[in-house]
Amino acid sequence: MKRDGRRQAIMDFLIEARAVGLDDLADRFGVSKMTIHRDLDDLEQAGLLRKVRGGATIETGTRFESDFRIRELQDADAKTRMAAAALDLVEPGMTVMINDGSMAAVLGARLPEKAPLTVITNNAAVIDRLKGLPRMTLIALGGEYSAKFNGFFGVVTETALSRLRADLAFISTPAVAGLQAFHMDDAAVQAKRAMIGAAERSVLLVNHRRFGRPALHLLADLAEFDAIITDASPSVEIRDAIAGAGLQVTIAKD
Amino acid sequence: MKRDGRRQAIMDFLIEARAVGLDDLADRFGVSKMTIHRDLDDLEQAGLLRKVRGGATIETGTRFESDFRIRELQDADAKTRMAAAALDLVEPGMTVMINDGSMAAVLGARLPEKAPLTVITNNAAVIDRLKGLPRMTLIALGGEYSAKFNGFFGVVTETALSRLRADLAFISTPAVAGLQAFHMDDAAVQAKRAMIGAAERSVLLVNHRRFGRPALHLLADLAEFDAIITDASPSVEIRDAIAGAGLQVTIAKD
DNA sequence: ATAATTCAACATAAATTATGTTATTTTGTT
DNA sequence: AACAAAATAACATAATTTATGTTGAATTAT
Repeated sequence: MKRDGRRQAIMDFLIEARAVGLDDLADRFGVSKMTIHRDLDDLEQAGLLRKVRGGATIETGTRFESDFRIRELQDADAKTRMAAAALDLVEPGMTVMINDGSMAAVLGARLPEKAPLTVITNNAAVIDRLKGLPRMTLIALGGEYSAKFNGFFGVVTETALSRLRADLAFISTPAVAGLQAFHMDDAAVQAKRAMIGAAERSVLLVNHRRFGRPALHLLADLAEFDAIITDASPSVEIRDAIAGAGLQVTIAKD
Repeated sequence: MKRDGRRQAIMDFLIEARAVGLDDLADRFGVSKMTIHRDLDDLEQAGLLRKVRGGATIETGTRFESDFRIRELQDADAKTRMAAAALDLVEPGMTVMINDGSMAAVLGARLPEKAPLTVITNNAAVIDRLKGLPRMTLIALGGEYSAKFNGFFGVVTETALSRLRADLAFISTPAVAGLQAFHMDDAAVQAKRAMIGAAERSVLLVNHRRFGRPALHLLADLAEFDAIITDASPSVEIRDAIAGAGLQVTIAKD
């Protein structure tokens, strides 16, 4: 196992256990304590954990999600599958909006397959990935940079969106409860809402584990979306509730 | 001499000579032809030159400047000095605007030295460099990405600027003729003008070789700027003309 | 047709990065 | 204050990556 794999594994473990001892990690991976020290230093530097005497912790705090760099590491496979399903809705020549988040970044990275395309986004990862590519028109939304979400937000973003139109908006959400989508950050909600308003059709992307979890701010009713994409079937009750409301959920398979 | 130095030297030579032979380069740098092949392949990939049988060429075309990646390589030393001079005008706590261009990118990279700072920019290189840095508030302007200028332009950019204010705007220009600054691209002119309008004070950055060269679009009268920074003294007539108009030019020295 | 050039594939060298070891400093506990 | 555990710094070595060179086959221009 190489360095990055080990660091990923440290994070995976930490996300579950919330705290871990340094000796324990050195043992588990069969490397010296010094190497673990360096791993933890770098991960702390990246804002992924907090070093404490003898080990490291990750504070989940009141929010059930923290930094975007942690989320990047989670459920990569689910994201890949959902991105593929989302991509099926994109046709060459369209104008598509992509919001913030690592799910959206995975999708953004594959958009060139459907070129020519106009892409409107406040997602820094997507901007980086798409800029300069042939046959792709990239419109960045601007706004104040948020390191937490690796995107741009605020009045600048919303004003820009008020003047733009798209065929399709891909909106990701970390929480769905009942027949509504939620988000923990108000600025992100504003941007997402503005995107929904500026797009002909909107598609919601949500990990199946995020069903049944509310968050602070209401993002939108599920009925506002023209399609909902997830990676696996949510629990029966939730499925029934959604089906009862006449909404269609696409489950992305391999 | 290492790889990057050699490639830089190839570009330097090519910018002068417009064409060069492969054997010639292999000789000059004392490396194999295969290495030169690889250099030229990569430089061509980056859009910096065109490979032809037996060597490479660079077409200057009708415009006196081509792609931003070429400009990046030119006059690095002058840019460093001008950036240092510009930095003297920045105080912690300010809100500063930085426009597109490689000169501005060099300045942008050094802005963290004056943190805390709010930076407003449409320059992709500056955005990349500054995002996520502590004590730096980064406001990206958004707009349509231009690979040619490595920045964001258009109505989105200008609308954003119409709602923002800054203490100081750094504007770079590739051409000054008489007592006016020019630019070859209209979209860039619009963005720069909007920045000047949104800033308390504006500073013009111009390479001394760019005096006496007009370009298609008028950017602004020199009198609109509160300071003009260049890297070396322009010719006597030009200096006299500027001094005669009561304008102050700062020459950035080592 | 042939001579030069390009390209692909592999081998080697150089540089970079990751890891381990040891010694020293810092921190927490008593 | 004294001690033990942990963290850090400095250096050495190992592993990996990147750059370069060599060879030979494929391509191109004349």
